[in-house]
Order: sequence, then C-alpha cells, then structure tokens
Amino acid sequence: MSSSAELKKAGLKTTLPRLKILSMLENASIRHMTAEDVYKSLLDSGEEIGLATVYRVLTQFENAGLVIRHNFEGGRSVFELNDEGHHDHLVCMECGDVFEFYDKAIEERQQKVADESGFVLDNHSLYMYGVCEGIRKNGKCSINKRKLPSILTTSKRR
Amino acid sequence: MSSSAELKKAGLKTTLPRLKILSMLENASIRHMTAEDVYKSLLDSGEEIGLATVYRVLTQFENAGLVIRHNFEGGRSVFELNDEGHHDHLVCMECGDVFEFYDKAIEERQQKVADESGFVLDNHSLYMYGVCEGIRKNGKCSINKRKLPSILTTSKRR
DNA sequence: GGTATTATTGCTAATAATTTGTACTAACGT
DNA sequence: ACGTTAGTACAAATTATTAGCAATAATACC
Repeated sequence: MSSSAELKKAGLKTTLPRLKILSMLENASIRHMTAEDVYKSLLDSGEEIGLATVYRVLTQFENAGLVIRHNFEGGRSVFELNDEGHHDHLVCMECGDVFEFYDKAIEERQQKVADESGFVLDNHSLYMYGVCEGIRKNGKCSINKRKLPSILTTSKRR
Repeated sequence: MSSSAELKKAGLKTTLPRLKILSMLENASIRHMTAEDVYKSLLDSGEEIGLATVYRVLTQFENAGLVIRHNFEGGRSVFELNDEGHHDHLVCMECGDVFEFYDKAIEERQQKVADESGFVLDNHSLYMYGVCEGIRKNGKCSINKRKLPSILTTSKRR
C-alpha cells in the first residue's frame, strides 16, 4: 500500500510533511527513532520540515495506530512503525540497539494475571535492559552498525 | 530498622531532609509517588523542604537501592519504596491505582528470552495498563480511596 | 562539648523535551 | 480553478527535572 493510501486509511490528509515522515520511518535503517532523529534525518536528506511538525505528526500517527511510542529508560520517546504484530523489546544499554521478541507464554501469563486481578487490559509495555552478546564478546555490537540512538548518548537524564 | 540506620547502611548521611522523605515514603498511604507528591505531602504535613532537594534525595535513594523509580505512561517518574521483592505493575488508567504482582512464569520466560538472545539482563520493566474491576463495576474503584496520582490527573501529556 | 571541614540544602535560574498560539499555506471538494 | 478548512512553521510557552552557588548542617578532630 502506498504511503498516501495508508494516511487516508488512518483518517489523515495526505500532506507533504506526513508523507515525508511516514516514508522516512518506512525506509530508515533505524527502526526506533526519537522525534529528533526523524527531524534530523529529514533535514539531512535535504527535506524541509519543522520540529514541532514532526512531534505533531508522530502523535497523530500514534493515535491513528500507524506508529507505536515507547518510553525506554532515559525519558525520551522513541517511535516505531506499527507494521509488525505486537512484540516486546530488549534494549542493549551499551550499544543502544533494540532487539524485538514475542513470547507467547509471557503474553498469556500477562492476560491471566490481568484476568485474576479483575483488570481489562488495554496495553502493556515490557522492556528488558541488558548488555548484548556483541558488546560482551567483541566490545562492540556486531549487529549494530548504526550510530547510537540519542536516547542513550545525548540524554543527560538518567 | 530505624530510618536513620537505613540511611547509614545505604551510605548516606542522616540529614533531616532525607529522614523526612524516607519516613514520608514509609508512612504514606500512597505507595507510588511522584517527586512532587512527596514534596507536597511534606509541605502539607507542615514540613519545610525544597523541591530540588526532593528530586536530589530521591535520586540518591534510587542509586542506593532504597527506592525504585518507575516511568509509567505519562512521562513523569514515580518512586516506590524498595522494601518488597521484585514485582511488576498493573496500572488502572481510570483511577490511577497501581496493583502489584509477581509471576514466576513471566520472570522465567524473560530470563529465557534474554539467554537465547545472548543478553545479560540488568533489569526490566513490565507495566500493564487497563481498567480495574472497581471502575468497571461501580464507576469508581472500590479499593482506591486515595486521590488520583498526579501523573494521571494533572499531566497534560499523553 | 566546641570548632573546623566538608557534604548537603534551598533558592533561583537553566535545560531539555515537548506542546501551543498564531499567522501563513496547502489539500480537497465542488 | 477556487474557496473552505485543515495543516504547517516558527516562536514562545510549559513541564519535569537539574545545575550553580551561597547559606547551613553534619561528622571528625581536638
């Protein structure tokens, strides 16, 4: 499906900034990007866009279900295209890379816990933080060739 | 153990602000509090303290392992006394109450996933968001008689 | 116990991420 | 093509949190 059609389906007018951002998310080598990552990437590609627009559009995309917002440790949000099924995340605290996984047993137990507590579940977030194999064995991540996401490098928050 | 002794054990000098904050956390009816909750509660109790001190001390407590910091949806941190074993959280998005649970199966599967991915796990956070039974059946939470935590009521962030 | 030394507090101002206000511009329906 | 309405850009505002620094309090030493 074309980006334009995706926007329409999501109930969003197909505007140039939205197309730029959506196609950036679809083609970027980094899957989990902060608003600023998206902003800077677009500027780097020679595209013109305002930071506020990026924030606004990403929030619209989130509400429309086009992207998922994550709040990993560090305080700033990262956005991920909602193009796969649900999954959880393993975040390497050294190289910043994000590994995705889906574990049926965990999902089922979560539902069971919610049921037993009388909760109707809306959503959940499971983030696991650790150090990946590449870093431990080679001092650098063999998989991750990209720059560290700003969430782990530039953020001074803890 | 006295609060003073706890501070010492944690390698922190026993100062008045630290004692106030620790005892506030130990005696508060709300288990998960934002820095501002702690600050306002102390002011309400007639105690004098600075907001910056609350932030500083809570961070020190976190580093010392006395409290756990959580980042529930909404962007602001909540702090919880680290006086029980590890557990995860179910957050009611209507009444703001937080239910704690521990599920051995989930913990084991998490470890297994990490092992299989070559990760050495440092920590994890599992937050489940939904609507509790009290709200669904009575329109209000039967368990939660306290005021809503500011994270869900005063925050304008999504 | 009294004082020096050093850590800690309490202000206020700074910061960082994100949101809003508003005047300009671009989509979409006709 | 053209007007209406929604969307964008920029700057200014907000919110949570942190940093700088002078004032103060807590241990160490006598």
